[in-house]
Amino acid sequence: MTATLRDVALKAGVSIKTVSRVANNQGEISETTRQRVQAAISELGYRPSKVARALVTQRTDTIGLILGNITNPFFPEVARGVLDAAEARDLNVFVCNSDGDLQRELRTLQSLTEHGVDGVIISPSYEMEADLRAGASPDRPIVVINRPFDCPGISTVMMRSSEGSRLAVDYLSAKGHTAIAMVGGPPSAARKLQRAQGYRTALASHGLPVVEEWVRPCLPVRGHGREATVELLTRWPQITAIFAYNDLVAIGAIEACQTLGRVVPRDCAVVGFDDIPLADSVCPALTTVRVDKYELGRRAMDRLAQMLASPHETFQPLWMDVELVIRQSA
Amino acid sequence: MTATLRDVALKAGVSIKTVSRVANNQGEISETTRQRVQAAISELGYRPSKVARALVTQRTDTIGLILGNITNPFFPEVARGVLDAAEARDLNVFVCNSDGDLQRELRTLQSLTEHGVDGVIISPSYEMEADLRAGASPDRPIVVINRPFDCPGISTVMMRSSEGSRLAVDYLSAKGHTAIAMVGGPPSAARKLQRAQGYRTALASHGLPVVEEWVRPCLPVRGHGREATVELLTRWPQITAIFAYNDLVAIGAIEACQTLGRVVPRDCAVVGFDDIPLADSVCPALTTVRVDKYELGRRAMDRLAQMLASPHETFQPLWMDVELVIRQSA
DNA sequence: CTGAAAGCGCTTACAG
DNA sequence: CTGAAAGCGCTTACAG
Repeated sequence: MTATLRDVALKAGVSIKTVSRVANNQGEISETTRQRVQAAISELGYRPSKVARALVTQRTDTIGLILGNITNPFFPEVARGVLDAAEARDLNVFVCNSDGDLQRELRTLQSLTEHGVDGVIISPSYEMEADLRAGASPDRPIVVINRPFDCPGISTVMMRSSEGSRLAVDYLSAKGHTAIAMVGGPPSAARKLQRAQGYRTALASHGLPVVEEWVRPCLPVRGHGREATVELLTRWPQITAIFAYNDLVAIGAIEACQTLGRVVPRDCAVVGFDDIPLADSVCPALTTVRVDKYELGRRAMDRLAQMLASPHETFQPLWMDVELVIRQSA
Repeated sequence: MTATLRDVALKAGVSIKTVSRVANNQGEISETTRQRVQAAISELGYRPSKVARALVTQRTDTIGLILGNITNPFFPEVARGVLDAAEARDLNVFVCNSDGDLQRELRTLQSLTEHGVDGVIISPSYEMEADLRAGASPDRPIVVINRPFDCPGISTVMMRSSEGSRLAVDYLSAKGHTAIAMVGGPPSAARKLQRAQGYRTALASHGLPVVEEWVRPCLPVRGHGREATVELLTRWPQITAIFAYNDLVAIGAIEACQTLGRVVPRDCAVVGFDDIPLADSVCPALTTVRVDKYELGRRAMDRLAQMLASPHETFQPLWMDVELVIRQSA
C-alpha cells in the first residue's frame, strides 16, 4: 500500500488536517510546518487518493465519453479534442463504444454513473431519446454530439449536417447530375436523419424528384456501404451520383463502383461526409463535407466544463460549420 | 443525490448489510427479505456507489490505457481490442495520449494512480525505462505494448517487429533493390529500435551495406514522413526503396515521391508497417507489414486481467505474429 | 496558524 | 438468515 495522510501526519508530527492543507495548497500554513510536511510527503512518496476525496466531495474528476465506434476514423479526432481539453482541466476520461446500440449505451451510461463520473459526453444512437436523462445520474450534466435534445441538464454540440447535404447536392446538381442517391445512415432513423432531410430538401430545390428507394440506409462502415451500393446501382443503373452518409460508406461506394465496372467519378460520382484523415489519400481522393472534428470534441468538453461550473445555467446548442472539399471522387 | 444503502435499508426495514447482500447477490437471504429489498431498490432507483466500495475493497474496477496518439490509425484498433475485453469484465478504461513524450506519460501515470486504477496498459515512449515502475503504484500491474521490460509487475505484449523488417527488406531485395533506406521511428531510439535493428540485420544478410545516413528518424506522422523523405531522396537520389516505420510515414513518403516527380513503385518502392485501415485504399495501395491490432489490444487486456487475478505469478511475454501484405506501393 | 470530530457510502470480520 | 461496529482515506465545518 501507498502512504496515507495519517502516515504523513505521524511522520511530520502534525494533524492530518494540516497535511491535507499543504497537499491541497489551501489555508494559511507557517513556512516551517509546510516544509516539514513537504519533506514527509516526498519521503513517504505520499499520493492523495482521489477515490477517498471523491467520497466526500462527490466529485471524481472523471467524465465519460460514449462514442459509436473508436474504429471509425471520425471518432479518434473527436476523442482527441475531448481528451486534450479534459487533460487541461485535470479530468480523466472513460472512453466507451456503443456501436449505435441503445441497450449497450444504456448499460454504459449506468456503469459510468456507478463510477460517479462528473459528466458525460455522448454521440448517441438514433434510438436514444428520453432514456438519456433517465439512464444517467439526475444531477450530472450531459453533452450530446450532433443530436437535438431539449432538456435540462443536456447541452448539444451540433454540426450543420443538413447544410452539408445541401452543399453536396448543389455541387452534384451543378455538375449535371439528376439521379442522385443517398447511401448510409442508421436504418432506424431513415426519416428523421438530418443528413437525409437536407438531401431531400436540396433535391427538391433543384426540381429533382425524391425517390425514397434511392435513400438506402446501412451501417456506417465500409463493407455495408459497398454492399448497399452494389444493390442500389444494380437495381437502378440510371443513378449517376451517390451522396454517402460518411466517408467510410463513400469508400465502400467507390469499391462498389469498381466492382461494377464503373469509373468514379466519370460513371458515378461519390461525395462523402466527415473528411476523415486519409480521405485525401484514397483512390480517387474523396470529395466530401468537412467538419472540424477535433474542434467539435474540444468544444463538447468546454461545454461540459461550463455546465459543471454553472449547474443551473441553460446553454444554447453550439453549431459547427461545414464546408465542401472538392477532390476527385465527384 | 441518488439513493444510498441506508435509504434502501430504512425503506425495506432491514439493516444496510442485508441490502448490501442482495445488491451484491451474496450470502444466504430469505426469499421474502430479498423481494422486499429488491422492491425498495427499484422503487428508490438505488445504484451502488463504486467509489465508496473502492475505498474499502481497494479495487476501482478501472484501468488506464496510455497510447501514443489515438489519432494515429494504429491505435484505435488496439484501443477497441482493449475496450471490448475490458467491457466483458465490467472494467471501465481511462484513455490517455502521451504523444511519445516521457514527461506527459509520467504525469498521466501519476494521475491514473491517484484515481486508483487497478492496472495500466501502456504503449510507452522510447525514453520510458525504469521510471515506468516508479511512476505507478507499486502493487498495480502494468502491461506494456511492444517494448521489452523485464521487471516484476510488468508484462509485455510484443510484435515480431524485427521479423517484419526482415520480411520487408527481403521482399525489396528480391525485387532487385540495393539502395534501401528507412524513414521514421523515434529520433531518440535510433539505435535500439527493433524495427531499425531488423532492417540492418536483413540488409546485411543480403550483403547490402548499412548506410547510417539512410536511417532517417522522424515523428510517426504523415507530414514528418513526407519532409524526411524529401530531404533523404534529394540528398541521396540513388535510393530506390523506402522502408517506413509505419503506414502514416509510408503515406508521407509516397507524397514526397510525388512531389519529387518519382512514380511509386516504379521510381521508388515504399513499404509500410501496421496495415492500418484504409492502407488498401490509398494511392497506390500500401505494401505493408500487418499485425492484428485488435487482437493485440485484446490480449493486452486479457493479460492484465490475469495479472490482477494472480498478483504473484510471472508471465512470459506474448508475441504477435506479423505478415507482409503485398499491394501496389512496392 | 492548527487540531479533533463527524461523515462520505460502502464492505469486512465478527456475533447472534 | 440477519445485524452492529469498525474502518477504507479523505474533507468539511467548527473550535481554539
